[in-house]
Amino acid sequence: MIFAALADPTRRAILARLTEGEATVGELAEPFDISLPAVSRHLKVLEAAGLISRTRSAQWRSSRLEAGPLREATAWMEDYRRFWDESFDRLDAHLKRTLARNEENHHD
Amino acid sequence: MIFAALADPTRRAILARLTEGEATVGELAEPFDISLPAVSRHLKVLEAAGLISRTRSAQWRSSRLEAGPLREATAWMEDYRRFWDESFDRLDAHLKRTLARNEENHHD
DNA sequence: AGTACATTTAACTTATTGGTTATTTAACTG
DNA sequence: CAGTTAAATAACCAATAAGTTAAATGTACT
Repeated sequence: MIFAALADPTRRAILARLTEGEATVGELAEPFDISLPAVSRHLKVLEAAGLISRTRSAQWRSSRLEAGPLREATAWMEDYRRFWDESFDRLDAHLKRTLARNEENHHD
Repeated sequence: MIFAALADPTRRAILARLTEGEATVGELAEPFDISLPAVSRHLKVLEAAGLISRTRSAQWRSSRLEAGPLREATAWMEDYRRFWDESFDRLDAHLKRTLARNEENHHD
């Protein structure tokens, strides 16, 4: 559920905005060129994923970032860390070989 | 793109399987109750996201885990770490309060 | 050359997603 | 209480995703 919530760029932008503090739906919608209901539904998705919580006060609903699911997501990715180090090593080796070959060829 | 690729549970299971080493499409498909073409397309999505690379040899295509994009994804999430600590603190405080209240009520 | 095998591509179906506008809900305000 | 404001919901539409079966591709085997 969390990855699906993060898959949309508008939702990621909303999360980024919320790092600066709570905001109302209207405020969150402002930078985007989409309708308010569209934003409202993005917020619903984020809330369902546990990435935001909302409080109502008068006619404003304030959204607040809840990063817990991100912690879980990184925990899941941790299992792959050893592989990305390895991938990097392989990439690194590859780049070095390529570079060396270039040096040989047109040794200017 | 990476988050969308990770959003599907079948694809995450495929990645998990690949931590045990390279595998052919048939081998990857085996644990799932879906058709081979379906698996083939999941692999295409993973490849497009840079999460696997593939080598052809005879009639088998072997898939290998490429964890680089996961590194980038965690890097992106790093920006939110301060918030999840904070969320945790808040959750923790909440749990402690709740626990204390329970202790009071039915102090068994 | 002909067949078998592993995989991909094509064509199609169904469900989900992300957007729209119009309507409804809820709370404040004069 | 009527009107305004903020947001959510409803009803709808187009695009995408995930699955299917059937056909095509590419390589190996005899």
